Amino acid sequence: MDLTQTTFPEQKGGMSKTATVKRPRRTKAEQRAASLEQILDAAEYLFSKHGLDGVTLRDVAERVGIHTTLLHYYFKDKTNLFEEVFARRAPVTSGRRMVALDQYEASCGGKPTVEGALHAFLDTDLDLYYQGGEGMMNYAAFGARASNTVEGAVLMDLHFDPVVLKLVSILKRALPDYTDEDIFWGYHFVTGALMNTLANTGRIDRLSGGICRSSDFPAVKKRMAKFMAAGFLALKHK
Amino acid sequence: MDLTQTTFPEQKGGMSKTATVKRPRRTKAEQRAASLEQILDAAEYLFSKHGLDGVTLRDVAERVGIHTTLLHYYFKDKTNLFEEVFARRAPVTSGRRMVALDQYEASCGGKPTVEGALHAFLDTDLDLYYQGGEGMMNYAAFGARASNTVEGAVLMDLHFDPVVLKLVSILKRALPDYTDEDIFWGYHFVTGALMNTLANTGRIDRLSGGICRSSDFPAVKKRMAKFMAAGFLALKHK
DNA sequence: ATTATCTATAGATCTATAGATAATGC
DNA sequence: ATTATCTATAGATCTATAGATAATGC
Repeated sequence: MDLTQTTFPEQKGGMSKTATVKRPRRTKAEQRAASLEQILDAAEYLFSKHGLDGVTLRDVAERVGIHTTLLHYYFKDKTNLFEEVFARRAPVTSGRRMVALDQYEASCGGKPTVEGALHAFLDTDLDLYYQGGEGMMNYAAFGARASNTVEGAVLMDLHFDPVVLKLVSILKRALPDYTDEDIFWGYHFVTGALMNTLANTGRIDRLSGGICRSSDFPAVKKRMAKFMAAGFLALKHK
Repeated sequence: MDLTQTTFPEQKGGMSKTATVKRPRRTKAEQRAASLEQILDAAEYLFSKHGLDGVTLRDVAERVGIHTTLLHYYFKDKTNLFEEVFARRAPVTSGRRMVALDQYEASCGGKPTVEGALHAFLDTDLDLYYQGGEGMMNYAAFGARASNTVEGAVLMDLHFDPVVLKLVSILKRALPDYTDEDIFWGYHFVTGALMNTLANTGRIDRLSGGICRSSDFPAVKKRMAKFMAAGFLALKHK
């Protein structure tokens, strides 16, 4: 089966019958890229719903429409596939937030505020997921699910420590009389609330009787930076 | 094998050799209770580390020192075992917080505050886990891990909606001009931060270079209600 | 007489590898 | 000539059930 057929449907019926020279097929590099993308998409979706151990390689293969053994051709094993799903989009979210934090730092006239830093950090990410389509929403849930596990937390270290430490450094400048301990615990609260949002489980929908919706990231964005900034400020010691 | 032997070691060498009447063995009810407890303890530990699908019934049986098939005698299937682990301690945490909220309501002179309600809700729970020994800490991580999954969120609905709605009702009285939407989103942030704490993954330890420790619930207790209360107050509309 | 525990086992599934075939590359 | 994909299959596990044995109950 040629995976590119399903990936690029415009090729299906688009060729003129009178053409003497057939349109060239995908190069191997293109085929490889397309297959990898489809596999990662399917794995991302399934892992986000069921976790590493709740998904079999057969599940992934069936969703893509390939044989299970092809997964071993592209990935060492299931854990490696999971790590690659994590790694694929991590630079996107990390990079965008890093840029937003840099821009905020450059524009704040040397006087960063907690709320300003959190807007850059949080709003950027919430927008990315919400506006990035289904794949990004799946990645959000995938990462959130992983974040509450020990192995997932280690992947968080690997991919997100730089952005988070960048945020922390700005928070320290905004709160010069704070201890590092207070700032790290504050971040701990922020990321917990963020992960609970990204997990998108539907709980707040039912709890609130439909007033809130788990997938309503704009509603979270409207409140979160303000809420968390006030929390930080309340930790001030006498 | 008599499971009660390992559960109650005081019986092992405690009998006088001159006794003519042997000390009676455990009753069946006691044996059943002891076996159930050991199975639930082992399952709770393993599920907290690896999740529902990351644990096999053999893993649980081996940890207890029984045959896998005995698990089917006590539990319908693995999912049922998982649910029973969830259900065993849910009334403890729910009940204690309900009492704390009732007491706070009775003692606040009709003028509840957000911070007061959150202290009752959060501090009670953090104390319960931290002071409740290894089993309670395992349950905390077990529940937190479940909370970021769709199936786990449904169990949360089942067991914790009443306490949470009680908290929400007090918050509404403390914030009479707030919309329900703001209050529910505020709760959403609170529970995310709490779950991130209970998950106890070790991430904040590494991120902070050892300044904070994941298992330091007292440090969280010292900051959390104050932090979150200020967050709620910052959501006030003009 | 009833309940707790174990033995034996069926049937399904899962991961991973070896090696064949089909497509592109040059 | 190389790379992408598939066929065939080994070996290990896993869940669940039927039925036997051992312990308590009365």
